[in-house]
Amino acid sequence: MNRAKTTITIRDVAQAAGLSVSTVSRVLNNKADVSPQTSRKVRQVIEELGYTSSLAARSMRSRRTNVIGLVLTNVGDPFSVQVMRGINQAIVEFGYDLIVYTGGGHQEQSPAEQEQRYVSLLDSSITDGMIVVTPTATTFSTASPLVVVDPNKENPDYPAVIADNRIGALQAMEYLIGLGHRRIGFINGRPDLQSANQRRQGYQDGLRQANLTFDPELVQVGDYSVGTGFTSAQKLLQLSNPPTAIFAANDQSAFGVFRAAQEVGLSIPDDLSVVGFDNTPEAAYINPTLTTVDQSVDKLGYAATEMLIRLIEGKSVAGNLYKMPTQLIVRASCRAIAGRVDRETG
Amino acid sequence: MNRAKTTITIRDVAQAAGLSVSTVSRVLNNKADVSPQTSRKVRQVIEELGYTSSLAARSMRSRRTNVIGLVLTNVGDPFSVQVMRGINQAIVEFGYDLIVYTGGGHQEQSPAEQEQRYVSLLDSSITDGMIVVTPTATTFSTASPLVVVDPNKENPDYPAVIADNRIGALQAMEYLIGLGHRRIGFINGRPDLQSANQRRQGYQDGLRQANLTFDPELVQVGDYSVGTGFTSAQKLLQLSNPPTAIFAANDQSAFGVFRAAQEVGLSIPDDLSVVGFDNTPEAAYINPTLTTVDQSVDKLGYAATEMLIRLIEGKSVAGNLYKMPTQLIVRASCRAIAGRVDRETG
DNA sequence: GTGAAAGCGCTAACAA
DNA sequence: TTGTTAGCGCTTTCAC
Repeated sequence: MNRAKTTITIRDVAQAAGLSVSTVSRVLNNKADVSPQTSRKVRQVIEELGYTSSLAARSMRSRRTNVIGLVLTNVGDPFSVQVMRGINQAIVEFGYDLIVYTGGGHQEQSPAEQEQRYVSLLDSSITDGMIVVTPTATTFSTASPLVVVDPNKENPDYPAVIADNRIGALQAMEYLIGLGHRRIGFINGRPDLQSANQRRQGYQDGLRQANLTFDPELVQVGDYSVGTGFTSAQKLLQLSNPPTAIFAANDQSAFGVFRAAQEVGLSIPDDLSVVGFDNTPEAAYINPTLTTVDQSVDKLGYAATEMLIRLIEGKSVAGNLYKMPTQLIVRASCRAIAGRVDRETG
Repeated sequence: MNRAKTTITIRDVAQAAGLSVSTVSRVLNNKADVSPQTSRKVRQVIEELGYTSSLAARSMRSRRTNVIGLVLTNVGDPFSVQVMRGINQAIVEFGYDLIVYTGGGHQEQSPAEQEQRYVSLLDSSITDGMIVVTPTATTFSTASPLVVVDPNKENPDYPAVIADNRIGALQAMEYLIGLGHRRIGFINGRPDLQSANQRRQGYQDGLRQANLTFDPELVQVGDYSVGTGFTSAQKLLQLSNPPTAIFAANDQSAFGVFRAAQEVGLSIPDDLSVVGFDNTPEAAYINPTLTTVDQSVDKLGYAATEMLIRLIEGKSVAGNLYKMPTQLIVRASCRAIAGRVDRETG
């Protein structure tokens, strides 16, 4: 494995082995009709020369590259990173390679345009199929399979993987209501994503189920970021009749709530209960630890990869939508409301 | 932006515009000698057809792709992710695109082999240059520029970006010793990396500077992971004369120490002081918050990208090694040793 | 200012 | 079993 001054090609290998280029190619692709000696000879030369086939040339010629593409607009987001980890695990198991295209190449483009550009760029150029996470774009130009993680509400036509968000949100609401909370604030996620709408639906269903009236002033529209979580919480806490609990549509927003509470000297969970969604690693670290809805984000990535590979290999997928079950993870960010007895705590 | 059934090529554009393929190519590459009308016409057709040039074909023909490759063996590692964020920021600013090659495509290969495979795969196929983070491999076969973040001790010949680890470790040691600690355990990082060795050097220098004797039983060899941090801490805490403080070579190891302490009912910082290294986002979240040495991990990525781009563009780089200054971030995981008054040596 | 033609490294017919 | 040939989509001489 020495440093080559110049790229060595399949031709160099063929020459060194005294064979034709096509024979070397056959060995490379494990074709059946190559004699063992030839094969051995070729492999040896490849080893000696430190040859690796050019992805560009390979993918230009044949449709299969054994590479899966991942388009990620926001690397800063723990959700995306966690999805990526799940995907990574899957590609290891299935013997694929992964190329991640991370956003931001061209500032003048909108996120949607960037996504579309990346998809076009990777599509059939280099990858056998791709996964797009929480897309802003609603359509993509691609000939190869594409799977979406947490789809936009406008693109239900692509095969997708999503958590059972409504149920998850309902679990969170039942928990808070069970603790005696009646005024529960809600910080919505990116309204263009299905997940956000489903969580909001779960919030409303939770209220209805407990015969609580829906108060629009308790709902703030965020975008799944710490920043909007912070400002939304500020607004909620400044209400003349502020909520005793806040259900944030994801952990990032919940962290924003933590910050807002700290700023006005409110203690969590004593003065304010908080529930998040996602169960990102940070949720278990933060102080107090965050009660949140687990949606197995890495499994989301894993499932998307599995689905995509089936598609690539021409197999059928059971339904166009994979729904991941959710589970409430109770930690330390909530408390039964003061002056209330519900199941008698402490 | 509709879904194309089949990939549209430069030929389709040429045909639709009633021009030759080469003219379209010229427009694509902003060549000078194209008439404004022609250029406008071509761009319009491109827009209409939703054409994107094939990365594969483009990179096969010309050396420049405007894409930077990143090889990341361990996506699970917050350090790597943070480096990636810094790189991402840089590529946005400099107008490049980023492709991340994340490890694990082939289980039968060692990490080093995988790294080498990825480098060869991306090199000159697709990218103009690449960045490798905490490599296990010591040499790479590539014709295009390559920059290493946190180099292996065996490959100082590649341009690299690294923190001033010895100084950073020294800062941590001075702090602990200032708090009165005399028996300070050390959990080493991956011994094949320069960073780990430099931190260990700082540990020893810190002891020497305070006239403390170096006790080999206080040093455990880890690999920068939570797991070895945990087992190393267990060993240290089981010593007949256990340390009152542990300096872990990175935050991940420190988190392992937290877990080990919790398991034996030791309270941090009351019973045991802990210092980490890296200042990953989790360090600010964990309870108690972790005192750690900041090495601006994202800036490490940013600096590596800057360096690489200079190399790609044929400019010179000032020295082959960029050293990032470090800074101790004091949080809540350390305490002055009980019954002791600071500055007293006894 | 534009087109024709060659060729980047590779795979896949088709021959031999 | 192996070699020959064409061509993937693109850029780049070299003509015109």
